[in-house]
Amino acid sequence: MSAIEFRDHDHAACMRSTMQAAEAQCAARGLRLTPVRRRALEILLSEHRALGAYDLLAHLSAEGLGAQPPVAYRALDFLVKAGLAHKIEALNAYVGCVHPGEDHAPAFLICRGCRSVAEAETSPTKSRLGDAARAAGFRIERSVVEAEGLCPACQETGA
Amino acid sequence: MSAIEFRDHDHAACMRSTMQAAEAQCAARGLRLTPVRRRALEILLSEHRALGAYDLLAHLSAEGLGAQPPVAYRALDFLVKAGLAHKIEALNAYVGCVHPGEDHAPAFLICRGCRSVAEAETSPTKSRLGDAARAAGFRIERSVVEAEGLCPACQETGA
DNA sequence: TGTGCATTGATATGTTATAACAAGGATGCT
DNA sequence: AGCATCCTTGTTATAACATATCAATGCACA
Ligand SMILES: [Zn+2]
Ligand SMILES: [Zn+2]
Ligand SMILES: [Zn+2]
Ligand SMILES: [Zn+2]
Repeated sequence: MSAIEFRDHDHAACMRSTMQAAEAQCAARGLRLTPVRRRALEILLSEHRALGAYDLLAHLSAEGLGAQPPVAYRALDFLVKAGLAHKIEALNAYVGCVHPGEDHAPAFLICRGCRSVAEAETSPTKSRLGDAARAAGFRIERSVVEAEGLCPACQETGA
Repeated sequence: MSAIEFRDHDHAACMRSTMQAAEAQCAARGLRLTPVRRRALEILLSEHRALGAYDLLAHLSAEGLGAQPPVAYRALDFLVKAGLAHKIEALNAYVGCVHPGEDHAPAFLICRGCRSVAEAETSPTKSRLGDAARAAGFRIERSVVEAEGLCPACQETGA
């Protein structure tokens, strides 16, 4: 059941169902998935990889959807706030969420070989860091959990 | 015993002992803690706060230790690789390590009010993310664990 | 139909980080 | 001491990531 991102799968179906879930989310919450935003999400989802804002912008501008940085950043802002995409802090890059809507505290496995990203779950309060926070009287609002390394495919090729 | 960074403490002594440990580390491992690097570490340690590379550069250049970005980035590179400082990915900023030498996988509590940072321990392999990695055949090389929120002091003032 | 608000277009700028190459200085060997 | 080597620093330039600002457009709802 885990880390579909690193496994062979019917990605066309994967994308279709994710986009459907995203649209459902937006409809349910009164958010407007405009053409630029929709296309940005599709681009982010087209591979399970992290994409820089300017990479996204290049795709968008090639399709006539805007050529200036704010176009990309605004779309990314919307998607991240809506929970349809995530920012990978360790890469300053962005990835489409594979299960939008489900309210989740994501954790990521990031391959340094191919930049593929798999999304897992984390539970900030139950972790060791959560214990430290409680002991220190620190109130956690957001957590970043990212692991860099090599995915199965890149372990074989790169060793 | 935990999160000295958020508590009142004799910080002068705190710094002295940390710098001593850092020097011992460098001596033991044949690393050269040159004047720029030493001063950079002192600056990072002077408060338990994350400092941007350009903030550090401003301090250094005010003291005549170099005025161009590479000066700061090279010092930071050295300190991070030597385990004497850590990068806070969520802030693109850097913080001095409070227990240099001890080989550790750090996790951070980051106050969004005052940018204070407390260092805790994490155990990548034993976490839920570690389970996900094993299940996916992913080999973790480095982990980023950061929690943003409010420290005790900022909870009182800011609410 | 008009008012307000979210979205987009466009220009400019701010912030973070690295490439590339020349010069200086420590270390170790003969 | 002379020399080679390697690490470190100086300097210029540029790349990569991100936001401020203001004008224009379009949709939503009274
Ligand atoms: Zn897929
Ligand atoms: Zn997600
Ligand atoms: Zn201290
Ligand atoms: Zn604080």
